[in-house]
Amino acid sequence: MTQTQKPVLRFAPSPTGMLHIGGARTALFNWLYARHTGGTFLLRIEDTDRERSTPQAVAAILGGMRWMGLDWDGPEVFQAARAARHREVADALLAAGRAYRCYATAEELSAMREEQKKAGKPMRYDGRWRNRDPEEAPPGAPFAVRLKADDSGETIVHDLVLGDVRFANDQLDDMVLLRSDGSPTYMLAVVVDDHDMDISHVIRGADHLNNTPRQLQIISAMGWAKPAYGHLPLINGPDGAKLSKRHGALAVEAYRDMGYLPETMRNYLLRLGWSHGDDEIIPTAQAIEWFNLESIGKSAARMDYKKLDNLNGHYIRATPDDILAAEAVAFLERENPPRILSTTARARLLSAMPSLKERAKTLVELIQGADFLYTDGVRDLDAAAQKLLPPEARGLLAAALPALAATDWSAPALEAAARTHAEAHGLKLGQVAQPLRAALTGKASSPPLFEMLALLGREESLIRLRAYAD
RNA sequence: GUUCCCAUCGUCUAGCGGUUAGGACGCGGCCCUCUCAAGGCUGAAACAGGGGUUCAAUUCCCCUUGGGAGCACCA
Repeated sequence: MTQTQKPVLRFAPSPTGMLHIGGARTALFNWLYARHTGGTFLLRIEDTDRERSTPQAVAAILGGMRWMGLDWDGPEVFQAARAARHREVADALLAAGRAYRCYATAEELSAMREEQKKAGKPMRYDGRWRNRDPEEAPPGAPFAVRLKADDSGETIVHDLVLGDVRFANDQLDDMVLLRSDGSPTYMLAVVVDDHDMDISHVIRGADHLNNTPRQLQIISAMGWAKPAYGHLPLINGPDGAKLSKRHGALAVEAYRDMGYLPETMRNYLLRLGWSHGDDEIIPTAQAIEWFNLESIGKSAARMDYKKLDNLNGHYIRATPDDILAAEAVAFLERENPPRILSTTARARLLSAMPSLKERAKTLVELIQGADFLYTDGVRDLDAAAQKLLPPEARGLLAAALPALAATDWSAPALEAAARTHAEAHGLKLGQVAQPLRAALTGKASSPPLFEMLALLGREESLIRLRAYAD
């Protein structure tokens, strides 16, 4: 086949659900390899299952890809639109004697499987129409087209990540190419499309490994060139079991809503199954430079949210303040009902960002910890803050107020005043600072207190502090 | 059941015959400190089991065990 010098990769999800973490990683690896080699990355929507494919799912997949920052080259290909070409190939196979018509009915086939199962035999098509004279066909009856697969020898998959995997041909049955309604099956469609799209590398989930020898047989029946295959180990949930809705089989956009950054997701997913020595923090630009197929691991991995959090914290800290502030604002505006921030609130958020981002693992956490900056007035105390403001503490707070009020209300001056006041009364700074923090922010922990006092300004700060001083 | 894949700390992993088995997350301790983080130092923590091959196996081979995936006129 016309083997272009540059690799051509593809991501081929079926639009029957969201783009989840496993699909996202498959897409990422394909994308990275294409970008690393200067090749092409195509997107093909495998919607041959008309019953289960939905436009919503297509939109969700495209949206997920965009959010992940995985851009594809050229327009996306819809597989169902190519059905005529798939049928053409099936007809060619039929004409060449490499496929045949099978008149077995669905009931007949399920009865066959029942029997095989009962007899403890492997369940596969028994080839009942393989060598039968077409003359015997019930006239006008619907038929499926099956591949006349090799029934001896073996098919070897030279897998890029797993190495050579051998399958004995006598255990591969004659799969359906065209359903009795004339529609092509996935098995036929992938092969034809990969060929027509000039795909050089098929990098997909390991759940497809067992399909590969069958696809290889179609390819050889057509006399086409084989693409290189690489099967990625699957991702399991935190408990080692299959990914489920509960833990990880979430749409990638759910990760956005949980406050993770796309860069975090790319780095995390990359490290799930691929490594470069001891390196952990691998920004995308570096990943493109380093990515290779040889370093893909063979074993399945599990999701680890703790590590995801840690990585996200890293990338949050590495993100410029103005971008982060804009993200935070966008997040708040996406709330229901949307929270629209005043100019003052935005300015505060931006000024406090260096301190805020230092202590947030997710955007959600960042926003929650900053509410005292974008809402005004006396605070409601959370449980921990209440503990910091028993009557004695309120007395201390009241006693400290005049000293603070007398300063020029800058962070250094406020801190100096608080220290002097504490020393004069034989108190530690913390004993004075904690009640102040609780009254000012409503929380027991916050960015540096004196910075926050300065940021909120004298008037707003005193309103909050006086409310808990007596 | 059957076919195929996988197997190093709890988790993600480095290792590609000879290492005090390394790193990261998480966990414990210490330092820093107005809180929480961040940061620094530090501790505990792994080669699933059994046979081979070899002067030497975490590393190569086989078996067992344990996980996982496929076995549709789904993709």
